Amino acid sequence: MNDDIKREELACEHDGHHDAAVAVARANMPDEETLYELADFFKIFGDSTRMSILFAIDKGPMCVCGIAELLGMTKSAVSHQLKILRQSALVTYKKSGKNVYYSLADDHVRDIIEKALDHINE
Amino acid sequence: MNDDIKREELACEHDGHHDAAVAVARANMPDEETLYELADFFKIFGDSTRMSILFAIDKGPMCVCGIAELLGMTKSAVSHQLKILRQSALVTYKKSGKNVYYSLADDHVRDIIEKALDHINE
DNA sequence: CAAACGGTTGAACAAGTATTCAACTATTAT
DNA sequence: ATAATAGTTGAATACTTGTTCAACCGTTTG
Repeated sequence: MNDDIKREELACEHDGHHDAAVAVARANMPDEETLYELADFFKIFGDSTRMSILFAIDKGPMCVCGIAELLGMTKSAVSHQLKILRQSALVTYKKSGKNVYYSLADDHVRDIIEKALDHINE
Repeated sequence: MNDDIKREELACEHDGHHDAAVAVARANMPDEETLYELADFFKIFGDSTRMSILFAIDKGPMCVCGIAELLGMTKSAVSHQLKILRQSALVTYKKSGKNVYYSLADDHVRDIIEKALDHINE
């Protein structure tokens, strides 16, 4: 039966009486939705363009073309990434005439990047 | 000239006297290498499988087949992701007989995930 | 109003990546 | 030694995703 093959693939010999480790780990697992939300959240930071944008607006609001100039990218490319940052509520924006000024949504973003910097610098 | 086209794409009208914002932002930008390191670091967390693995070994060491059973995945798939986690120094491992037990490398990982959870739960 | 600029958007393309599959190593048990 | 199990690995495939390109909207200026 196909199911047998699958079990063989998935499990190991000591399946069932897998010491307490698996049970403990299972009890500690967040629900699947939380797992996906976490991964999706980190995914946002996992791109150097978006990371650059976050630093660009760290010290104050910047318009799209300002960011584009700073990063040496097209407005289109920047706008696409800003859309993702907007949808994740990591940035806010304010229209002013022809320009749209983007800012960091809150200090949470700074905290997380800070922690990551700590890790990178040992 | 091609350069003209590129400038037009990249810059905006008030190029050059772009108020102080761009200058300030530029001074605040980390070097490119740091930017890539940061993005690469977050990229590791940006996958639900790897995130699951990190939670699986959060409460104690687990062998590959234990993780595979817990997550309902093949050992191969888990092993591939563990390799990435190993290369990023987020996990450590210890061989014992036929098994290889993986653990979180340090509390730094827990800190960062904790912060992310805070953000997700508003 | 028309032209120009800042910005956004969808489709297409290119590049990256996670899972599967099959083959392989190493350790343990028969 | 042989068989079986835990784990790793490389190649292939399928999926995701970032950038480009072209067209578009809204605001401002001539």
